[in-house]
Amino acid sequence: MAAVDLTTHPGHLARRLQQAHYLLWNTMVSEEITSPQFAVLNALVAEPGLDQRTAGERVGLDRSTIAEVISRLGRRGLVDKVRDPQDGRRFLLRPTDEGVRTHRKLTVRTARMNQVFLAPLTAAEQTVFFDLIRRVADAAEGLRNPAEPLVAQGG
Amino acid sequence: MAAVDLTTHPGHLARRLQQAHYLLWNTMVSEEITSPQFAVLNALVAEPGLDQRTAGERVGLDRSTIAEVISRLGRRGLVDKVRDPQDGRRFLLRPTDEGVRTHRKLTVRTARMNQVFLAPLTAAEQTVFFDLIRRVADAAEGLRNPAEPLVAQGG
DNA sequence: TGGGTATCGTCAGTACACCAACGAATTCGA
DNA sequence: TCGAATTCGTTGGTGTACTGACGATACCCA
Repeated sequence: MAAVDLTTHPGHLARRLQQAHYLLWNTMVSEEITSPQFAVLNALVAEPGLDQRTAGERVGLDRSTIAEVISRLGRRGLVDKVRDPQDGRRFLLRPTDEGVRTHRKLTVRTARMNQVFLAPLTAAEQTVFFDLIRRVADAAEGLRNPAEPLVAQGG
Repeated sequence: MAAVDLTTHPGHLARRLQQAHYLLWNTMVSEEITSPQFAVLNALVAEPGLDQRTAGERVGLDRSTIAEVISRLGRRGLVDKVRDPQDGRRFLLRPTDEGVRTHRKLTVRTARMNQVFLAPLTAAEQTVFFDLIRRVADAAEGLRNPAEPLVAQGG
């Protein structure tokens, strides 16, 4: 009888939210390209020539995961990957023509899906929704990434 | 230049939120037991004797995933699994004594973690946060689970 | 200029999370 | 009562997502 109510647990809610989104994406956007793949493609359309690590940072994926996503995008012919002649450790990534076309097509569908997904909320609530989630996620990421210790007093 | 701003995409935010939660869970709650495992354990403490499918429904996991989670909980000796003598298709699940103890311990830590996780929000904002996410997730799950078609007119 | 350090990408291991297909058990219907 | 349809759990396949360890490359500095 000591069980807790999971509907007040942000982690559980986040998981359910993500799964619900996954299902809707699959039916309304694409069964081939996943949401993380689209995010990476989007980052490369915005900034062609990113290396893997930076691309991962842009969308919030670690080095291992971005490598797998890039590999799948490459397999589909949506992204090109070439060694950086200036720095042999890096791979430079850029979308292919096909990748740009796919990105354009999915952008339209994603916008439609987001409308359906957020339909339960008023426009004002949607703004709050984004703001609250972003603040919580940013703060939690900040706990992991000490970024600027500023004064870094105490210990 | 046709790239979109992902900070207004609920799917992307949901993923980031979940990852941020995952990291905090790992450092503040447990490196052994994951958040989904705790959710399942919690469901079994609340309702001992659930079968796998129903347990999965309680926490929002499909049959394949709940099977793996149960297998890990069983391997750790936290959950017992016996065939239902009334219905040979089912396995009845209940937490072991060790499982109950672990659940109790993690409940305390989880509460602490949630406080840290939600610290960027005021108490009022936290309420809104839960409400908005729950409404969006419920609605999206409803799209997949026609549950009660009621009148089901049109097509 | 050579060696220590840092960075990039990869690989192995673990854990969700979905779908589709399958066998076993049960239930429903003719 | 016997066969069809349903339900439960498993299996195989794909795709995130993290950690830790590793080799290759680059950088920094004595």
